[in-house]
Amino acid sequence: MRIATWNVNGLRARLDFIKLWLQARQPNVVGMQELKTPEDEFPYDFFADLGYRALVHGQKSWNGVAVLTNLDSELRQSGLPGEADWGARLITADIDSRLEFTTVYCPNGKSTEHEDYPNKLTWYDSLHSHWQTGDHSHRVICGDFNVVPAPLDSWRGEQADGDVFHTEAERARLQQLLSTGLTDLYRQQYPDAQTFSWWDYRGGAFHRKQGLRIDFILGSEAVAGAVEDVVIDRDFRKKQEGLTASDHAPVYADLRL
DNA sequence: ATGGCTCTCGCGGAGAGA
Repeated sequence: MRIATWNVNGLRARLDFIKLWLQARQPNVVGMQELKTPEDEFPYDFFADLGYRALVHGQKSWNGVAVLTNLDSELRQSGLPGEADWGARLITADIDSRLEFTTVYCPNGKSTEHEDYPNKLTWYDSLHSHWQTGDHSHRVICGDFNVVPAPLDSWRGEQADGDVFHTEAERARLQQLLSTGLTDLYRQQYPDAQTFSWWDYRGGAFHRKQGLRIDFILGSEAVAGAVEDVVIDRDFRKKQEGLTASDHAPVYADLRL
């Protein structure tokens, strides 16, 4: 089974680009974030023509998450309980009774001084609390976590410590989630590699190798033990056939499931 | 030095992203 996460930065503006990627990589399950699309404008038919069913938690203008899959699927959860005011940021699906698949778009926080920052921490606490209610041996939570786990994951290394995305408080929240028995599948596979998943659109950041790794696939023990490989698909951060890429690369993992 | 791109909403330019 090939599973993936991708912050697409505007689904409707990215449709043709997403199609190229789906055809090139042929994933079985994709968690998408930042749809910026209301549910009633979601292009279900576009994905059906490509062989994918979409489970969608959308909203107008901002946020929004969805699961695409070409396997049997059932919606399990739409929205993080208690956090509806902070936007459409979580969706969970059962995939073929083999995998419970959750994708999230964690709040940004903007800066450590901004009022959104403490709310980001609170949102993470709610996510941790919600995650503990589950009882599933095979489960994944993937998405755009908006936290840089370690200096290795930032182009600025330790210089960035303390800035938003790089604070001890944010890293502690991510660790709290991991402590429920989750493994960062990319880091498990490549303990010392520096590969980013996001690059700023401005100033040639991609070509200057100025990025962050903030998009993860986290798996339970049974999933982490079933990993064949994990790829941060940076080719698809580049323009494809004249089409503009998202500022995030897709990340995918192949599982023996 | 200046938020230096890209998206949405909606028709001008502001807000958000990270």
